[in-house]
Amino acid sequence: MLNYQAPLDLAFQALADPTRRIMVERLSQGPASVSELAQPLAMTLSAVVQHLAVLEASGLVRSQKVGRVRTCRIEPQALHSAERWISERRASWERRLDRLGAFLVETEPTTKPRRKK
Amino acid sequence: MLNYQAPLDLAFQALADPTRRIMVERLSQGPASVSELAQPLAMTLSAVVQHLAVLEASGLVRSQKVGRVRTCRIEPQALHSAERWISERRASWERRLDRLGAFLVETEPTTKPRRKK
DNA sequence: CCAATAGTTAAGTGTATGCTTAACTATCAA
DNA sequence: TTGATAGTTAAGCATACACTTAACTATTGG
Repeated sequence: MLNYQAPLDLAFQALADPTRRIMVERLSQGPASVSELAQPLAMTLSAVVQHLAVLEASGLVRSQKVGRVRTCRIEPQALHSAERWISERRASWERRLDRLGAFLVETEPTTKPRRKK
Repeated sequence: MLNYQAPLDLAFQALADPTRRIMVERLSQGPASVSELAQPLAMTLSAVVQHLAVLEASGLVRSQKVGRVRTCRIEPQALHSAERWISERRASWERRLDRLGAFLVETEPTTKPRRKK
């Protein structure tokens, strides 16, 4: 196992957990406190704080504490990096399919292969 | 921990590992055999086969065996699902920022807040 | 047939992850 | 000042993950 944690590892790792995706989903509607994030989740506040730490380490979420409440918000840039990695791979593959398609059309212009006599 | 593995869990989990991202990257250039996938990786073939199993379980990769070689290819649909989940959250957040911006402009048309006398 | 190639499978190992409980700190409100 | 609120931190535990080695099966070229 590689031990260096590239930004993308952290982002995808963070998104792999359903609880954390729920938290991100909530935050995409607007900022929230830790307790608000915890409210729909069937686990202790402590566990939620730990999930939040993972999200912050990944750069997907940022937070600041004012008085005794910590307000969390989404960091769209990190989301964007992950999104871009995927879309680039997909685009690369789809370009390849296009070239392949073009090649086939060029090689064999008829829809059905002609029967050899 | 939830135990039911939704498709997105599997996809993001699969992408969280740098080795598997290298494999996906390779496959985005075109199909490859297991050995070809293993070639740039500093680990045993056995480990690569296990990574491949994760990728297949996630739906990101599909493979078929002909003779003794297994040919792997990318499954763009699964990539697309992960991509869409991210882009939807990001879009939701960005729409919110836009509305907020519009609200602020509407409320306070001047660039600088006017000093109260 | 036989050796090399390509991959598979099982078992074991160390580390990481997702929780819990419990004890604690800081802020706010009456 | 005191009690409730909001969050933090440490320790412990069970399970999951990323490997390894080793023994194995199937295919193919000579």
